[in-house]
Amino acid sequence: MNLLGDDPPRERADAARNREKILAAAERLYAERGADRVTMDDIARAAGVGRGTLYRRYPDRAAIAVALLDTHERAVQELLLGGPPPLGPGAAPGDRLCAFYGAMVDLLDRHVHLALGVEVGRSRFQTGAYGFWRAHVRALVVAADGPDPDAAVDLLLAPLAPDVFHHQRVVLGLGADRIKAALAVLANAVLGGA
Amino acid sequence: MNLLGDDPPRERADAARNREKILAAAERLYAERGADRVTMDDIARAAGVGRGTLYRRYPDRAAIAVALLDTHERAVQELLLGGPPPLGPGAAPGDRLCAFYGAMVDLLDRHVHLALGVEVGRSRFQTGAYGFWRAHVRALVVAADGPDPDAAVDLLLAPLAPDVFHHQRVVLGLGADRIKAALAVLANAVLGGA
DNA sequence: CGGCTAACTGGACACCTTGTCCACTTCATC
DNA sequence: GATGAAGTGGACAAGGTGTCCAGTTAGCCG
Repeated sequence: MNLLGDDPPRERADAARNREKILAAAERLYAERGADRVTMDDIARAAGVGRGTLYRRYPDRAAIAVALLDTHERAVQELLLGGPPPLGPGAAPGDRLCAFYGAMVDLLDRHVHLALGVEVGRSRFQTGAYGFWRAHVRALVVAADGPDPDAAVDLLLAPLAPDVFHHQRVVLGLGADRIKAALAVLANAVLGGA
Repeated sequence: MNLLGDDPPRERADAARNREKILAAAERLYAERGADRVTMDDIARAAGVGRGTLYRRYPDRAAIAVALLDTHERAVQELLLGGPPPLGPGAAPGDRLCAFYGAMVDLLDRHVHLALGVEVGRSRFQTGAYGFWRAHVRALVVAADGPDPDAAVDLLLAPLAPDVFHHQRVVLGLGADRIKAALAVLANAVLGGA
């Protein structure tokens, strides 16, 4: 969403420097306290910039969290498109969904703070990343000849909602492995033998 | 949560009258605008009471939405416990989960505004209602000999998250029937032949 | 190198919402 | 109808958001 390369006016040096400072400060604050314990003012002060500078680039806290997650999500997205099976192309749909679930649990496990931060303003469905996951899983459902992919895909993505993961992992204290295993059962049940 | 019957000091007449006015006004406002377009002040003014009166009974907006949903949810809960199969006891786990999904979609379809309103303060996992759905679905998983019910149950409940439903129903424009059908496929895949 | 323009910066500002507090009122009981 | 407790309502302070604009700085061009 920010590396499209079609921006003739190059980013100014001071602006780039500040963007780095902002993202670094935000990542630190999000990790230290919870997602909703961080205000725009906190980030601005920690980054050593004014509030106006913050709002120029990021309309709200969610945008900052999205930008931070972007990097990590992109890595997974590339593996989905061109990595080795079963995450990448070449395996059965059920196995690929299973691998996708596993990768997403790993991602969530490392960045729950950020993922929860995305959900402050309005839900995750509007982010570009969700669109990507949606297209991927939809293709898997189609490949497995599952019924009504358009309705099924959001249901299959629902268990990966950050708040669900947070509840299982932190509140209930389940291990990442147990969550992965349970998701694997789900994946195989829906796309495995269908 | 409010009908426990162990309150020796009976509710005073004026308090009861105001509770009615508050709930009526809140339900109307939640329906008119979205869940997050309603402030405590709006409710107080619409109900013709002061802010202090509101906060005496309900610590935040979420509490009001919970109280409103409570009535409707209780009806479903009673059907789950003692109604005719497949919603009530006596049918196969897969069929019961399927019926449960259907009933929940109907509930959400009528009261999305309230369901979304519950999610403002902090997530739905802490409400008593979620505990009930959780216990119910967990029992179904156990009855079907599914693996690791404690991990599976929240995954099976995730597709019923109000924001997921809202996205499917309102944003994507899917019919309730399609959502029910997709959930039925899910239910049968996981608990059907297991 | 010096000036020009547009982008960038930062903090003051006004607005809105929340939640608390307390003097006053109303109810239920005796 | 007097009394005490529960209930009421609005003023208040605190905190966060997003906007705005005067001043600054980077990149470019003559």
